[in-house]
Amino acid sequence: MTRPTIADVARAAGVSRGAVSFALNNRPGVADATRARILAVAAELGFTPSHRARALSSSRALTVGLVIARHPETLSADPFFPAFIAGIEMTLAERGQALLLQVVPDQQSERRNYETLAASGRVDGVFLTDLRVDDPRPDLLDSLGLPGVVIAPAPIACRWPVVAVDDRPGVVAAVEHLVALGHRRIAHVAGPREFVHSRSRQQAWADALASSGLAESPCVWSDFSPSGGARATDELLDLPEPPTAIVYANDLMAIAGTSAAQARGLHVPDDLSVTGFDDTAIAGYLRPPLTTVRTDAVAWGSAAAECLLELVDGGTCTQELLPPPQLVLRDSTAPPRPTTETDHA
Amino acid sequence: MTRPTIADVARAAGVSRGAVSFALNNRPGVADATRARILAVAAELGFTPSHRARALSSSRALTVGLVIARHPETLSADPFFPAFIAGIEMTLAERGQALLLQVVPDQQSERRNYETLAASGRVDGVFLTDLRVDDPRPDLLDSLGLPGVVIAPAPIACRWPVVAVDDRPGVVAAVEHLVALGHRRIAHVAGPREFVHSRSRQQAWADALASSGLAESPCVWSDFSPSGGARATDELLDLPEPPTAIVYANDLMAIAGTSAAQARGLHVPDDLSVTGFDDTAIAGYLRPPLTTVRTDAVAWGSAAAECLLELVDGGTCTQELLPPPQLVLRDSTAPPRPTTETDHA
DNA sequence: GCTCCTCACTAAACCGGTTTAGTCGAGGGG
DNA sequence: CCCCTCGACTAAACCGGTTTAGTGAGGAGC
Repeated sequence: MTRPTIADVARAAGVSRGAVSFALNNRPGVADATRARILAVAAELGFTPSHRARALSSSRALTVGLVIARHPETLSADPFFPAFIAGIEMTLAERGQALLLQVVPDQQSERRNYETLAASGRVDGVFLTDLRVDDPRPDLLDSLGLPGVVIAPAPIACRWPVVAVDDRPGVVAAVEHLVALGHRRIAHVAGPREFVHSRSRQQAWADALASSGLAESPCVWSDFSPSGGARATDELLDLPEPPTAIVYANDLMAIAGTSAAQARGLHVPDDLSVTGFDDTAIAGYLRPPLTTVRTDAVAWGSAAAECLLELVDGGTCTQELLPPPQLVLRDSTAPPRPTTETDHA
Repeated sequence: MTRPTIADVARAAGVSRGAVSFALNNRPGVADATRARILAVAAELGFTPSHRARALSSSRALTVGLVIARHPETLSADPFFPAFIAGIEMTLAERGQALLLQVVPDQQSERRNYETLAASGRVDGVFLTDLRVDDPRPDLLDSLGLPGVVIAPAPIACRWPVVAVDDRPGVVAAVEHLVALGHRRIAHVAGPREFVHSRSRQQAWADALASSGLAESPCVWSDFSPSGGARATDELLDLPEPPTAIVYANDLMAIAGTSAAQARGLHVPDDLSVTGFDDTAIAGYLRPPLTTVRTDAVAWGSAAAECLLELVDGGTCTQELLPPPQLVLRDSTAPPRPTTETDHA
């Protein structure tokens, strides 16, 4: 009971294999009546073209790749990738394309993954996520002749198309919200320095402070993990002049930081206001519910896939900027407690 | 600058294409000296076999599939899949196989996904996760002739190999821990009734209560989501005789439930003990740190992949039972407050 | 010296589509 | 009436591997 091939359809319809191929792919050169008959026969036989054969003969993999370089543990807690992948899928599924996923524990082995994907022709193109400062991958793809789409936190100059969500307005909104509440010392707990999106958020925080006319506040570079967030928070609260508010680069660190502050007997938000980034599913169900920045990773994935398919087809998708993330106000932010010593301007 | 094909290698080595194929695949019929020469030439030319051609000629996709039927939102918060996928990858990568991932929003469209995967020959086999009661998929795979490996919470009778982690001991340990602390009314907030793993955990909770000689305690069927967990908790705490401890079927509901209890002015763990399931990354960084059950999804994915590859190769991987999950004691559990009215035995 | 066998290797079929070159018949123009 | 064009369709090459049938050389056996 083997699957019917195009030859079976051709025989049953009384035409050649080529004619069937033309008919199925909506190409000219087949009379309408014949086309209808071929389609009917194909449907009747339950014919589905062999993906393998089509990939070989058309010299396309009909597949795109996503290589994630993360430890399983940190990957597991990250809300971005599942949503991003779901978005990618929404677009791919419509076009009969599929997503090939690879997870590598570190950046060392990453390079070989891309090389193998390219050399064996398993994919027609790839997504470049977690873009790093001086990332070698754009150049690598270039030398491999493998099309890529860069996922970045802001429009940047790059040889490859960039699909960006500018996360800066979200961070700026968080800082401005805190400033409006009366905060003067607004610290930042950032992600790893190597990631472009860590830098982007950190820069947005610094810029927002500056444009509010506030002095520089402390910033701790951390690692997006709960333990890192807790450590960074302790570090900030141990300062001689601790901040009254902390803007975290993601929810996970914000949640752990909140707990760290509470463990010291501080009340959030009265003694310390905190904001996150991501709007994780639990963010609204914590004590206190977390004020954070919501990103639409699904739409991002969908747009990125759209762009990559366009690129793979030889089109030109150069740059795309999606709507900025939104600040979600909840209860982890409040006016600072009145200080005993008043600041003298 | 097109990639070298097997013909290029054959020409450069002065042999036929067949000889190159034999040499590269370590098959007998090639003299050692010739084999060495062919390998050297292949390496020098930077030859990598075309995955497309190999897939077509060997009638194997060299790819396995994972179809996830979940809304992007609930998927995003779930710690299981990223870790599970990372585990799958660890095994697949060693064998030159790859993972094809599909995300569908609901179970309706799920069926067609499997049919298309099978008919187009994109994958050699699939993983069956989120097994449901009376799940139609094992039969579906059978009729499609597509090998599958079932991921289940306990060894079950099934036409396909089952790779199981029995989560019951973890739940039982949680209940016994609470009983040992002195709790008598230990409620359960379960996942959706349709999932086998929801039922399994619910059953384990009920069994553990029974074997501790405790009366039946209330159980609320929920949906694994934070909002569902909060609702279920409110429902339980509104009972005339509310529980002093709640065993949740996952961390997400436990976290939201904790907040819901705290919002009523209850102290966790003094007024209410809670336990989770999963040991999410943030579990240890909450107030209070969450007592939960830790599962090793990475190892699970790795074992499942091992089994599926074996099955695809025509081997027989029948049943595999991985080590049970472990209870992780933190601070969300404590002895119940002494009641005003003493229970009279 | 002959057959027989084994080993190393080649030639060619094959997987199942796509695509190009080429054939055939009908219709139009001169 | 012939030539030309054009649309519809066929035959065959092609993608790049794997695999099978077949070939020739060399050694063993008698």
